[in-house]
Amino acid sequence: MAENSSAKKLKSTLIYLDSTKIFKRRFLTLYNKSKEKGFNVVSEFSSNVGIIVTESSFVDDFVALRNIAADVSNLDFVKTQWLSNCLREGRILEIAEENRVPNKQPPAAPSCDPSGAFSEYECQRRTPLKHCNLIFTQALRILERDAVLKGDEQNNSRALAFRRGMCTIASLENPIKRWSDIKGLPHIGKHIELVVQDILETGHSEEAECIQSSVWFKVVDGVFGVGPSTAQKWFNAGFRNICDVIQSSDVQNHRDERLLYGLAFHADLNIPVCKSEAVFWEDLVKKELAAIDPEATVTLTGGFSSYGGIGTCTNIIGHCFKLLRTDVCVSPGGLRAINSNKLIILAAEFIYCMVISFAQCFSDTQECYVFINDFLSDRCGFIQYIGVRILFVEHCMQAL
DNA sequence: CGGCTTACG
DNA sequence: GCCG
DNA sequence: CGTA
Repeated sequence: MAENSSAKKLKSTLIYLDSTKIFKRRFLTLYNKSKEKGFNVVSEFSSNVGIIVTESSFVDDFVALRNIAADVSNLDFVKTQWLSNCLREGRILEIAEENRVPNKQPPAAPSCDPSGAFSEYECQRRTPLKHCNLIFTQALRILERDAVLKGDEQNNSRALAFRRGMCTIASLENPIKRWSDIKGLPHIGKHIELVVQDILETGHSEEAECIQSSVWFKVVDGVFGVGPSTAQKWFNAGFRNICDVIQSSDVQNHRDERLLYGLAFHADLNIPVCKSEAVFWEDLVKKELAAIDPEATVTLTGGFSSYGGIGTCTNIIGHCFKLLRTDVCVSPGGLRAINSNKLIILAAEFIYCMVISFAQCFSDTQECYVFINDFLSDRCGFIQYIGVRILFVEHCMQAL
């Protein structure tokens, strides 16, 4: 069979593992494991080589970088991902198209204009994490939130419009000094003009402050789990502040687990996650994943430091081959909760290695609560074995 | 004046 | 509320 | 119903 013979031919081909553009430790892992498996791998380039495994993004880059004069057009250029797959399977695999390294850099994709100009597509505008017009967007955020909480379709759409306007303003490179700076930009209309003019003249937005100081807004804003419906209920119930709500034994408030969480940790949740806090978790996740798979990648994402950070989570996304994907969501207050000997993690997809790490991290604490998703329930035995006390969310809330 | 995201729990 |  |  043709497939068999090509597989055999592949198996005997000399594989060159390119050491440039690759972390030393990762290179050694790949190289040594390949040797262990009996793969035909070398670390020096020669004319006998048939497959080149490289981290270079393009064949061009490889040739330029290694200053290789030989004709490489007949060689197979593949990503390290291919070698990883082979190691996982314990044999040399067919080279899939997706494993191949492209020859040349494709023509540059349209991207945002560094000058900050507005282009046809809004997804091409700048979206910096921090911007220099917080004073305006924060005021607009209050109008937006107010509209959301009012709830009806009309207000929902108004909220959308405010959101869009905020995005336009957030994309600006320079602080707004006069109205003409933003006049005519996308999603900047009459109402936003009013707000911006007000702030330019007086330093603050009368409308925003009016909303913010209203009893109804003070009660319902910034509570995780509260939307239009709950806001209306609370308003009708006559609550004056969040304490009233928390103290209330109203059964209504004890149904939705999100709301339970929002009330129990109201204070912590309204302090933004800062960069150092996010990095703390990132390092933890990195450490654990690296132990499982040196090829794992960990990416820190999410809203720490943006918009003043209110209500945003920090997401850490890990990829490795043993576990397809790991998401950890650190909610605001996570690290602070640790310091008070109570671990609080509102987790998305969550895996056992993480839990081990958290357990080590808190081995000196008496109580350690981890909130996890249902789908992990089958790991419950294991988690208890490593000494973390797990309470599922619904039970957690009763315990608090 | 009609339209404005969507998937998930 | 802003756009087409 | 509320979140992202």
